Amino acid sequence: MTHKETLSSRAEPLSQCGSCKFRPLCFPHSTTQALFKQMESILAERKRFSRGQTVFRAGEPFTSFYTVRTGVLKSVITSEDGFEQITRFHMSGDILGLDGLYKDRYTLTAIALEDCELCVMPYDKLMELAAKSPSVLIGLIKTLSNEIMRGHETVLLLGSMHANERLAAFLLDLSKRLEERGYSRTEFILRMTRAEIGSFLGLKLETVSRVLSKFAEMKLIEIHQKHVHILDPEGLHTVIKEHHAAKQL
Amino acid sequence: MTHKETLSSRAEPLSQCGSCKFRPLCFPHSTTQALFKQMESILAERKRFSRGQTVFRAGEPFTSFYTVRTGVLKSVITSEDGFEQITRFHMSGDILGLDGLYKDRYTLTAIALEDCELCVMPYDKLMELAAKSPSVLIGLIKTLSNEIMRGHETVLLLGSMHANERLAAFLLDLSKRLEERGYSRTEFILRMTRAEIGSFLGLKLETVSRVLSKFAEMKLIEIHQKHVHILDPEGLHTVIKEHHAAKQL
DNA sequence: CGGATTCTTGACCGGGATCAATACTTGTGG
DNA sequence: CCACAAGTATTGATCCCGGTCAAGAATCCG
Repeated sequence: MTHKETLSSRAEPLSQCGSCKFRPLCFPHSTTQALFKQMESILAERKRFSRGQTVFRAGEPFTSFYTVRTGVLKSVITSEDGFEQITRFHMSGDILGLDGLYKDRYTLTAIALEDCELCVMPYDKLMELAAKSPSVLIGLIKTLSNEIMRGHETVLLLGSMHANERLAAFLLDLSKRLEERGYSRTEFILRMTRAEIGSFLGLKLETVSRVLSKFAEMKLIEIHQKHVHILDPEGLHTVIKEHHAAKQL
Repeated sequence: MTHKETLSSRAEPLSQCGSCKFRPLCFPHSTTQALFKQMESILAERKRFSRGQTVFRAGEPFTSFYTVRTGVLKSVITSEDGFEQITRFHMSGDILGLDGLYKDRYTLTAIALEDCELCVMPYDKLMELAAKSPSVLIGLIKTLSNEIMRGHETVLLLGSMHANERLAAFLLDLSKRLEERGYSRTEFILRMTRAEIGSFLGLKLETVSRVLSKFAEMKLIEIHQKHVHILDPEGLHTVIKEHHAAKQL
């Protein structure tokens, strides 16, 4: 019995990144077969988190990156005085914990919004591998650089857009990311509450609700609770551009 | 004459990072002597930029990082529809161009706010060196991770703070960074206009001006044009905390 | 099924944007 | 070196978007 369990838990780590449909998202810059094999070997284990569970907490020692296999999560930043804000929603293929490198401690808290499965990528193992094949490091560097870019986009959103523009951008971004992952880009379920959307967009939950209702009136979307149907993506794009254009003058 | 020029331009590259007082800011994670020597050798040249000049433009091929020796610069993001926002002000020791790695193109535009001197750090040379000493890559990775963290702070600022809190945070951040660089933390010159501060903070220039005047009335600061004198740093901290605390309820 | 959470909608208010007029600075050419 | 133009800053008056407070409806979940 014990023997069997040991075997199966050993078998697990040698997992199937090769058949993982999120592989190109996990390692977009690791192109060679040999490298895949190596990466596979360091993905020690998978972990399941149920709704509301914390993957890691800000301040905890940084040990691993996590890549999302299934489910949606949020990253939360907490200011000195205890105020919380969501900085990002994560879905399959996203890598969590990139912020932990600098201080060897996580600076964000990652929480599952629904039942999730994550791959654990221990940092020390990754560095061992990196010592042998520098392309692993290059891949990591590109991933970090990408994260910096995404941050800039968020800054632009929060710094220059009004409530309806923010929500239009949010819906379109969500739509795009779902499509990239093989889901419908027009119909989907929101995994987060209005309050969480508001936290991410720098708005109050009432405003989120109101704007979504307005979009529904305008026939841009249909929305019932968490079920979203995007009727007019072009219209949503227009919402963003119109007002920005007005600002140019 | 030509000979002499060649000599001097060759001598220049072997520059004095060793005596550069911003060394610990440039390479905070490169601790060994040997490594400094190597880093020194790849800092090919210095470039001067006068006020308003562009260091690199979004979309241009990424070739080099730039580290600031003297002067202040801004990084600007441009949305698809041409709207511009400042994402960061840079001063001595800061590294520019970190966003360029992912797509091998700069995604921001860097512009000098006053006459500046920058060190050019060619990416290919850095990678050659990195192949030999992995600690260079580690240093780069930590720098990237740090940039991600700073981005999160900006997101928190834009997503959760009101005008007066933003300006208090802005002044305190500036004060801190100047002190780290050996300047006075209470008296300094703003190198950017009100409009630029507003762009960075997601506010209009009139609001920036009004809040600064209010701070002066409250005896938190003295301000005449671009000359700032911080009278009550604690008071500025209180401005931030008070309102955040109110939000908690 | 019942309590808790989440969502919607309304009424009101206030912070920051907008529009506008004036003052101050900086730089440039006569 | 002064004068004028262009850029920058201050301040006031007004408006509107989004926050706040509140009540009720829908949904989730044990």
